[in-house]
Amino acid sequence: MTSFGQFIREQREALRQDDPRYSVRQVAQRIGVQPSYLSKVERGEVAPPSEATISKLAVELGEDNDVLLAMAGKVSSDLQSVIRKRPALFAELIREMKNQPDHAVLRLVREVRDGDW
Amino acid sequence: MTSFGQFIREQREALRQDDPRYSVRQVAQRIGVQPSYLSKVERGEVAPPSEATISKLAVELGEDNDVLLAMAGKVSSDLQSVIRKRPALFAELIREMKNQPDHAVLRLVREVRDGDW
DNA sequence: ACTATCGTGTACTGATTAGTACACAGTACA
DNA sequence: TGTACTGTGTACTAATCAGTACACGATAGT
Repeated sequence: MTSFGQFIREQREALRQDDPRYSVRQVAQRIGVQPSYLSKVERGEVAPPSEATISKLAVELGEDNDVLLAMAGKVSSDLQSVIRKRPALFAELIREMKNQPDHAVLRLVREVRDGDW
Repeated sequence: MTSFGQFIREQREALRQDDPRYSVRQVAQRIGVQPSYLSKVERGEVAPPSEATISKLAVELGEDNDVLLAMAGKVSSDLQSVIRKRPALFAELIREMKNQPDHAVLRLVREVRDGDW
């Protein structure tokens, strides 16, 4: 079970191999937090940051925002707002898809996207 | 735009027509909060309650939990945990379905449920 | 008429969230 | 050899969340 902090640290240090601009200090500065705070986050000494800060980290490290948020125990607020607009419908959809394998869900997405169903 | 509090009050008072057990006091007691607090919630004097309290209210008033949570600006934590387990997949699914009309989404749910697709 | 129940006003509260500010010792490199 | 940058420890904080506790005057049922 690799935690949020661990994952961030690994990604950042990987990027640092070929670019010294990925130090704790410089990344912290670019995403707008104190270096000591980012350090604590990476070591899991404090809980994961807010959604806004995680999103900046995702951009900075080139990671998927939804995946990073999930690791932090969160769901992006724009997905939540989609659900909140039609709660009964999306609750049913999600509970149904919960038990479907990835490929089945993906097939549905593609069919809908291509409109040929 | 009927707010969470307003809606709760209307539902409760409707039930009260034929059952005096649906007073602010007695409902508050059954769901485990102070009557003054429920009163404030219904009048919108304070923010909507926690997810746990909303769920008890839903049971008490015979309303849909997901709908009530949505009115309170929340998404149920069990839906969130479904998403968090496969964040990339469900993010894609939800963003795709966002622009589909209700009947289209419902059709998909039925097809998957019946397994004939 | 009385008393049990009603809704609500006022004043607090403990826990959690999401960080900041600053100092310090270690390291790299020019 | 020094100076610029590194990661991290310590101490604090403002804001928000989710309510409680108690009192009050109004109202309804018998």
